[in-house]
Amino acid sequence: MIFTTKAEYGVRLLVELGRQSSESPVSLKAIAESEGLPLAYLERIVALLKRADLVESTRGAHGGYRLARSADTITMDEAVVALEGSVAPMACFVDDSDDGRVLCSHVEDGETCATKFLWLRVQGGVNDALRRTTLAELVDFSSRQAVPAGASPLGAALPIHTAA
Amino acid sequence: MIFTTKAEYGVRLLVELGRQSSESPVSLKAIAESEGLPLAYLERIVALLKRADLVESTRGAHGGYRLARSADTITMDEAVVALEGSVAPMACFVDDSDDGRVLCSHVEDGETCATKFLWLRVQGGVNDALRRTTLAELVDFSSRQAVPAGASPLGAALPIHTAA
DNA sequence: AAGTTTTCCTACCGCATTGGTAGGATTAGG
DNA sequence: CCTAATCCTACCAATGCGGTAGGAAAACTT
Repeated sequence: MIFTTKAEYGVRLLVELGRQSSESPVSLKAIAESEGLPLAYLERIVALLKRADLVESTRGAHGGYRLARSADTITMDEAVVALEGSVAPMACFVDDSDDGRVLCSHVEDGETCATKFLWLRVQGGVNDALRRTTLAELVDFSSRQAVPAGASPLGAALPIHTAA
Repeated sequence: MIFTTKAEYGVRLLVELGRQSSESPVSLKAIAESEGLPLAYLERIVALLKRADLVESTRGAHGGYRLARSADTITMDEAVVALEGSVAPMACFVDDSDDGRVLCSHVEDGETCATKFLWLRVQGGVNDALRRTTLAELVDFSSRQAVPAGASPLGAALPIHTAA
């Protein structure tokens, strides 16, 4: 159960675009160099973000990318779905209702097996965490890191472990 | 972001062992046939569960597997770790502190980048969901499914999608 | 009219992992 | 002994992932 680096790069890309959210677009080359990421790969990743309307592009010289909306209206839920496909803890969770055929043995006439019960719960946890995190929050966090005045911003961000 | 079917089979195996939690062990062959799962593959999976001390085995004829502890002391957190390795949303989260070298660019002198901030949050959500689900609960749920009296036990488990 | 900078698109490659099989050891019961 | 079971290892095909290569097409610059 792991996130791909595709998702990592994608989020870093979004954060970087969010930081320099002036009107002028930012070229991938600039981001690739400043972050030390492979440009060609980033191109393919940003294509996913564009397809999901999270990012706009301007072609040609002095072109580049910028956020399609303001950072506080972009949830990480959207970002991860755009980058990795649907956040489904099992392959059969992906919607194949057009087919009508149930590919897995989890569902039998509307019933739910114990495994699916668990997976749904996990999926809920993931989606919840992703949906309540906006890009604006990440951009903000990223900026605060440069100035280490705010002692431990992780404390507020992770009240999950402490609860249990 | 997906669970492997290895994890699915493993959990189904545990549930099945939990249901027939008499003293007599259950053979994999019996489970494989009743669940329609490939026996040879199950053998490899149950080995993971045994290595994690979730399951005990008796060899020879009339042998088989049984839970090493009572089902209400086994959390899905343990099960998934045993089956899939550590639940880490990024490859670099796995503990390689013995090496000393930081394999990813997320950590720089104790600082945390925005990406890791997000991943930690997600990981918290997953771990939380897994840790608060015991095998006993799944076994119980699985038994209740046979008798569809309890209308929708999922309602409590999935208040997430409806919110948005 | 070049030439340059960018986005865009597609194909390819090596590698790791996954789901699954095969074949055989070892242990215990009948 | 034979059989039923756990164990163990090697192997296989398929998939996906991270990454590269080689261009087009679009827009700005000179």
